[in-house]
Amino acid sequence: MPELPEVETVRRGLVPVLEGQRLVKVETRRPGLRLPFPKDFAKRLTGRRVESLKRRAKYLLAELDNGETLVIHLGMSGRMAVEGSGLGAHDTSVSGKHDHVVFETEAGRIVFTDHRRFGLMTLLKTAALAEDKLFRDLGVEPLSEKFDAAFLARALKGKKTPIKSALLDQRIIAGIGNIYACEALFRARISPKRLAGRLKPQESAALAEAVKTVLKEAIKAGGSSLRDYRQANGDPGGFQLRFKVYDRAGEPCPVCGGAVKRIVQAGRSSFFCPSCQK
DNA sequence: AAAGTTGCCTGCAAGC
DNA sequence: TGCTTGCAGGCAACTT
Repeated sequence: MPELPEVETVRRGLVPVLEGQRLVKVETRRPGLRLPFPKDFAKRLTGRRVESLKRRAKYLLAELDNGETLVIHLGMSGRMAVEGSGLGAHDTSVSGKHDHVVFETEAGRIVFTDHRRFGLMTLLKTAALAEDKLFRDLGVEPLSEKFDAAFLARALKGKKTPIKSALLDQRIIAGIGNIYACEALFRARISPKRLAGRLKPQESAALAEAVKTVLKEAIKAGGSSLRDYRQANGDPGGFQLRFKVYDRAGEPCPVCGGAVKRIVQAGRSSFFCPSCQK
């Protein structure tokens, strides 16, 4: 699913069709996604101008001209695709059966598709966004200046949870998901099983660096090629960025050639190289 | 059959 | 002891 780099890539692709544009038509084709849409959802959006399209963690935020913000989360399989941009070529769900919301501006049409329907769309008062339960507990943006070695060391101090789980904890760092947690740990040569509070200063520094690097690389590549992921223009994401360990159980570690191992932590797969990552 | 997410619920353990 | 907190694990939402 879209983690931070994928959501950021989608955001950039949507800017030309949304930012500064008026929503001339909004259509919902079912009562909601994971949660029901708010009351009069489509009606409240119609006619509004999108002042800006931002991102916080894995959420897209379309700030409207009436003091409200349209909040979109892609869940596991959500896509926001600009129509007529070559989507068909790569589309695996041609039927349109899972096209749940359609946005139309003068600049184009955007279709929200989500076959697993784990996504979320809602409208919130812009001024109260930070206090809303969706956002109030979110941690630091990993690509911001606030996130560095010192921050990470402080945040992990005393934590007895495995470092892999700590990376997935959105209250600490917001936007990392299962894939980039695995990849960052590999780059920092740290085992996912290590207890978060036991990292040495130089290790948490290396990890902070690895998180930034892997996220930036993934954004540069236009997101990763996940099964259901598509950029706003329908492209399947950067082939440039090959995962080093994620989903590669049994394959050779790109550094030492040993077998990549898969374990389950907190119900999620972790992939790592037992000889490189200590 | 497993999946990229989030949140809720349970049960257990530690701390005060 | 009992209350609170934190954490781990399981599950649910749904489709391919």
